[in-house]
Amino acid sequence: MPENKKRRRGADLENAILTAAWEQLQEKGYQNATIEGVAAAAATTKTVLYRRWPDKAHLMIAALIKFGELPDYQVPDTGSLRSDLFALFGQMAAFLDRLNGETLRGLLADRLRNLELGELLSRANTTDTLKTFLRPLLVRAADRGDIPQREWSDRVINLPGILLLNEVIGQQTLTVAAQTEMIDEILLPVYGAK
Amino acid sequence: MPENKKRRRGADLENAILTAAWEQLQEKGYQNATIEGVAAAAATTKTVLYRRWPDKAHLMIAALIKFGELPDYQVPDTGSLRSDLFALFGQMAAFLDRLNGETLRGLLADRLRNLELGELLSRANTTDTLKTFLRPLLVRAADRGDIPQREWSDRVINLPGILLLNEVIGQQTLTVAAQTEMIDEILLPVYGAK
DNA sequence: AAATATAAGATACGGCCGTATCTAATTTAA
DNA sequence: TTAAATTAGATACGGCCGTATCTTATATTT
Repeated sequence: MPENKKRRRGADLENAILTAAWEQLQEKGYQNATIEGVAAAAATTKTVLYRRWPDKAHLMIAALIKFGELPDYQVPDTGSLRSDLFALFGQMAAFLDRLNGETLRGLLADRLRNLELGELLSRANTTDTLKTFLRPLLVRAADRGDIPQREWSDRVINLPGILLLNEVIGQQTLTVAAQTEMIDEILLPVYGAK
Repeated sequence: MPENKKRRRGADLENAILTAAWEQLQEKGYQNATIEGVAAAAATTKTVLYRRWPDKAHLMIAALIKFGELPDYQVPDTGSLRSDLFALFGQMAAFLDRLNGETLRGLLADRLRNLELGELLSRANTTDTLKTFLRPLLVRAADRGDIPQREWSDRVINLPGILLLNEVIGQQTLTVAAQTEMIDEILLPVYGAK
């Protein structure tokens, strides 16, 4: 048999690494996955990984983007702002469920350490994805007369994401009761629902 | 001169360590401070520290509690809910300012990793301290007729803390403009101010 | 096809973590 | 005052991080 001296390169190699990273993430969780472990699983070495990603967070986010089935929210139009928000939260909850909780915490922790990482994360993250289509949702509600029409500040647009994230981090879970409270006691009043 | 063979023990030693920890925290910041560094600065060894605190976060929080001049909020009574909230935010901002930002992020990151650490942190932390006296503040506002009287859920009570934390983490700072937005666009509507 | 450039793979390093083990100083109990 | 129990201090370990260096396979250029 021919001794295998083939070297993978470029995209080939990168795919193998990301696949390994994704597997490690599933098997061991974020905290226990190591760069060296991923390298070994991909039958290569650290050096190669560090040439591509600066640290675990970036590597794992890359894997997450490739294999994580990031949410592709359907902007709900259910007839009322309240039920739209419920639909939205439901979708976000489903996404976060798939994310193991531990992984989410690990990523956020690393995000806090670095801070620069923030933007990168946000692509995979609910918080900012959210706002691109929360605004139309509010516009619709205003057109319908559910709430007054006005300019919504970024802070107010991001509020659902903040609440959600806070909930998932603090508690391990996102119950319907919690969603209800967030919507009825906070979001609807803020958006000016009567 | 007598060769110093004295060994510090118990509280004595512990004070020396916490003092060193506090100094290291100031000098290097949370991330760059190391357990071994603190041990060296206190002229002892890791082993001794690990007997007392399970990790850097616990050690630093202990130092913080001892030397950090944790906030002793004066419940403000300025005549209106809005100005009370401003006074409150001002106090919290002052506290957070002293905390270097970097330290806060480091601690929160570690908190996310562990999670159990949460309660411990909360003693030093604004978020929960907050709620013990936000409630009376709201009651006063209700008595005054600023807002309707009702039962306020924990979630709603913690909201200022969440907003604040989020702001400090995401941005590096807490501007007056941000405070104003949080109060006028979120908190006052949530509490039902007309 | 040969020369050159690029990037993979192997290895080693210093830094810090958290743990384990051993010794000797200091307390406390007898 | 002596014996026993604590616990400080010293050292060493394996694990992982992130970096640097070197060699060698593969692409690219000429």
